[in-house]
Amino acid sequence: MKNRITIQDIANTANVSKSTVSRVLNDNTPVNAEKKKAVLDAIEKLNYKPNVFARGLAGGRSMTLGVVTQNIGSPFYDSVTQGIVKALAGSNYSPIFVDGQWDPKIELDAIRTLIDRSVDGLILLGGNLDPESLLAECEELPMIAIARMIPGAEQACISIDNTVAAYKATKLLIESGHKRIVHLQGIEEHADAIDRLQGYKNAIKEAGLELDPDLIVQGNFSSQSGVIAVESLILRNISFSAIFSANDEMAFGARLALYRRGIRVPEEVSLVGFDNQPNSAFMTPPLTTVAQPAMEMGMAAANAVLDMLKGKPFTLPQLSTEVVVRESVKKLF
Amino acid sequence: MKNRITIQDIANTANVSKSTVSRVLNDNTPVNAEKKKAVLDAIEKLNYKPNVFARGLAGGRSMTLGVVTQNIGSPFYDSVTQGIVKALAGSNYSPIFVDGQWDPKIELDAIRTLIDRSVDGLILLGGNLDPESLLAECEELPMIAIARMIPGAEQACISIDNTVAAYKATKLLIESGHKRIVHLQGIEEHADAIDRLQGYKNAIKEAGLELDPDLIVQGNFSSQSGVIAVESLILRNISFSAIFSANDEMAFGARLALYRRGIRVPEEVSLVGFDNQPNSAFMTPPLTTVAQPAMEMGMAAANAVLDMLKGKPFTLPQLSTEVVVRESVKKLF
DNA sequence: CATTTTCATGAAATCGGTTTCAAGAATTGC
DNA sequence: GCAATTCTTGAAACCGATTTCATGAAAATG
Repeated sequence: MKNRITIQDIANTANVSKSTVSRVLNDNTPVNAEKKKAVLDAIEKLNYKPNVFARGLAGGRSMTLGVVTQNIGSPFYDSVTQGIVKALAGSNYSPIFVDGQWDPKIELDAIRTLIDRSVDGLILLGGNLDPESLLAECEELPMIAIARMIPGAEQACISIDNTVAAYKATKLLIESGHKRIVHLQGIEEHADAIDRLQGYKNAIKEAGLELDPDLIVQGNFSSQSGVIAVESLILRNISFSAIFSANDEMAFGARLALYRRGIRVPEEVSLVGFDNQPNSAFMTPPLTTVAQPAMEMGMAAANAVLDMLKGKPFTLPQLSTEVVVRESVKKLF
Repeated sequence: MKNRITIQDIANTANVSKSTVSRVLNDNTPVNAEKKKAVLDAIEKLNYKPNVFARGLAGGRSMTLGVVTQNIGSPFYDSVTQGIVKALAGSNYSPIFVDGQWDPKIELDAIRTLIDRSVDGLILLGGNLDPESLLAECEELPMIAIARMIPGAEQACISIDNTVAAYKATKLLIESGHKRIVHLQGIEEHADAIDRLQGYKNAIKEAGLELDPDLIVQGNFSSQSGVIAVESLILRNISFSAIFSANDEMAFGARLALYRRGIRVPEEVSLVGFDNQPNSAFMTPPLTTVAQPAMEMGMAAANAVLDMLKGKPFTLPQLSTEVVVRESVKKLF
């Protein structure tokens, strides 16, 4: 705040010019070894920290990464966020978060706020702003999207294959002998929800089972919608022996609805979720679910942006899902 | 980034000087109404956005608030964070997050990172850096601490009274006829954990019940520690009819341990948590717990800092806790 | 050894705002 | 009606870095 050490102070104590100090700082031009040492010593001694604003103004770099989240507070997105923070901790970059609330208008505002703040890179976490507007805003800004596919920028998207993940989960139930498997669908327009539904359908069809539309019930990813879905199933007298929920939250809701009706899990109804959020291991019974490497996704995204910033080619790791088997599925034979 | 509109462009199209534009922008000096309009029109027309760095450099303000979190990923802290983001959304300030990981060393680093970035204000979320170092770092920076009491800066701390909240929770169990009530303690050195333990003790003593040290078992706020705690209780053959857990997470763990042993909740053991995290309403049975107004706390803190920044006196609302009664407690008579 | 090329370094311009200062215009007071 | 005061406004200094450019020294070349 007040009387901060500036680059000039360093220059004075090291007996060199500001320019030289700047060169040492950025390590982009050769500097005589002795002077370099003198500068580094002075920096150490005076505990100098470059002024972020002066740097940003002069250099055009802000040392800040913008992160657009959707609805902070959902376990999956929180884990991704944690991964981003973790990966950035070692670097000189700090993340700055803005929430898009799953609303394209707000998301657009959020992105603009970040660009106005001259972020050096962007990480998008979900969201559903249309690709044209999105890419128009970002232009040549280094950008990575997590858990979202952007046509026209596929190479910058890091996400799991929801279709095969859902297929695997459904198949687990089928292989356990279940024939009437309910799917609790996520938000209808949501890409992840669509893909997971598709995976479910693929597995059902492949097994030669009947694809009964009654067994697909619409939810919205919230626990409450899971309760309602199961209630409606019971009220409509639809029989089923297993439920594959598009996320863990809804599975929790389903489990509660079953509990209220005195239907035991997994003895009478088996349950599989999606996300492997921390609490699912402590559901009663512990929930079988498909694990997304959320934190890894966040770290990978952050590292990729960091690489882009350094001009290095970036690689997005191949992230795979895994169904983690716990105790909520019963083998029927 | 490229060819951005500057204050000079506005000055030119409005036929005034840079200074006048700046005055209109900051609204701190009277400006002729016509010119003011001309400037505002030009801003509108050219879609001008002030450069954050130039502003920060010249004015010393960064329009950024630093938030030090501990362990992003815990539901309580996530909600607080959400409140902060929400409250800041309308203002011109953006939050920037750094994680302290409940480690005083890392926390100190985190605060320094933020100060180096010239944040205009600070919000501390938990943490356990010693007050002297903390206050020394922050100096006259507007600061609010959430869920943490800082001796020497009490008026800037926003938190609930954990002791009375825990007292109320324990009392609920006592009034339901429970006599042997276990307390699952949080991290030993953690202020919240200490206060909650105290509240438990107060209620037990007040009711004239025996304060059996065997009934107080050490946990660390994680679900897993809840499992272990209950296991150890059972292994040691300690009898009890109720558990008051210092947070919901541990309550989940406890519930699972009970389930594994075939002990029914609430028929055989009643359970009360603390935090009212979103999932607790979907535990089986839904968990009775004490609600902290987490999001409100975040919003209040952000608004207070905003007020301090404006030079206005700030007020921290009186936040109260409430035990939300669900289905995990059985009346014994 | 003279000449060209390379290299390290400091001076100065620059980034885009805010704020001080001084000057001219407008208002007030006697 | 003239001096004194207040208002509005533009010019210029400043914030603290980066980067271009020029210069003199050192190294390479023939």
